[in-house]
Amino acid sequence: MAELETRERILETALELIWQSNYNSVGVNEICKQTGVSKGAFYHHFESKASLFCEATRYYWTAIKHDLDAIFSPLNTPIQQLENLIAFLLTAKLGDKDADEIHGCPFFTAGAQIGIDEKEVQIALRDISEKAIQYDFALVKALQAGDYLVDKEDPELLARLIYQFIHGVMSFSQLCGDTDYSRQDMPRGLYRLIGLKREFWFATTPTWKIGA
Amino acid sequence: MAELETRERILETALELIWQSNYNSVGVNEICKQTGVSKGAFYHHFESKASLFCEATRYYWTAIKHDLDAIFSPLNTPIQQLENLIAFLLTAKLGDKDADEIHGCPFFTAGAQIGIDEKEVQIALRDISEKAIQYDFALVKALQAGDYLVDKEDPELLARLIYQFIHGVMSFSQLCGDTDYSRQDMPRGLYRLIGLKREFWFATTPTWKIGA
DNA sequence: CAATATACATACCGATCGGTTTGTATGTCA
DNA sequence: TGACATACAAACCGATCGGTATGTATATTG
Repeated sequence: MAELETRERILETALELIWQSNYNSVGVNEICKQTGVSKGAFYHHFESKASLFCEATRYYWTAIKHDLDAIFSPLNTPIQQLENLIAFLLTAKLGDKDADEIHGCPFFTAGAQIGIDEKEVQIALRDISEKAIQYDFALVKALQAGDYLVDKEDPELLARLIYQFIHGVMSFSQLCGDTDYSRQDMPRGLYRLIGLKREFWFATTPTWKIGA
Repeated sequence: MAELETRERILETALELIWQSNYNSVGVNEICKQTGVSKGAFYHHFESKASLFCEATRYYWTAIKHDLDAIFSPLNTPIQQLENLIAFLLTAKLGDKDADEIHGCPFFTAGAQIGIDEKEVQIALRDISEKAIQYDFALVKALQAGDYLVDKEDPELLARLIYQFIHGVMSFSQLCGDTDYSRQDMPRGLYRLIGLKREFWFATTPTWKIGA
């Protein structure tokens, strides 16, 4: 049981450190030091840094999937789902804390921070991106079915646009260190991209809360 | 004169290498080897790797500014300016070559690849981002003045949205290694974000060409 | 022509990288 | 109680990192 705990502690520390800066600039030593374990422990649980990150993304996906399923619960109206998504994006950090700095959802930030090298890492990120886009896809179809949108654009296209826009806003906020823009730009950009009818803009209060 | 040439060759090589992968994973040694100069030459011209990158961004900005001024020339209609921008984003590499891989505009990719460390690099990127957004801002105002848009959204907001969206698309295409999506998503996303009236979608052929 | 500055090349530095090896404390099981 | 596996800790490895120290060939200047 101590095994599992150490392993998960390493995974969480690694994720936190990596998407605060990036994959290349965070060393195994730092991960170990922050976690409070030795290098022997690290390589007892993971066979390489790359495979650690791959497992970490999968680990994070399982953690976040609960949030996503709650956000996009069929009990919520499509509009509520959208509002939930926005609230999630603007507040989601890693479990802890209360305030300022967005370091964002790793799906959206890490992808941009990875170099071309380390193929298996790139693949892991692509996989997780595709899964995330699936959620956007379902949301768009629901919005279309509910007649919330001003036009009938290809939902696959819209799902990609949503993902890419979110990705851009997240990266921008990290670059600028300013979250005020994000809080303003994220919802407005999404509404415009999706083509949400004006009467639904900021229509509801989110049903989703952190860690609920 | 040999001085200037060597210096510029290092700048160009560095930019190319860095935004093909990222700042942290490209070493000074590799930059030197690719440029075909020694490390002595490198540190004769630049006092550090970080300051090299800062100068490289400024260098690239002066190079790209000509393109941007041509793209947004007052001789072009606002629609032509927009189409030019899209053509530019989809074709711009670094001077050379003919085909496939987007490695994108460094303003949009490098920002995401930089870690939190190396403050001066971050500042250089932020500066260049702000300049780029100014062009978007002017474009939006021209489009509004010409009654090309379906609504009168805050032009500053739209300028940021444009920049962030472009940033996201560029990063996404790098992550996926697929440019087909970008070619489709870039214009459609921009049209929707901006709120361009439908009759102007894909209205003109760009007046801008690479290196013109 | 001597003196000096420029523009590099070569060799090297300590620090840090991802990863390995070895040792050991603590189980678990026969 | 002895045998073996698990879960680490500590020390160490070659490679590579950004950066420096030193040497030299060439151009410029007095």
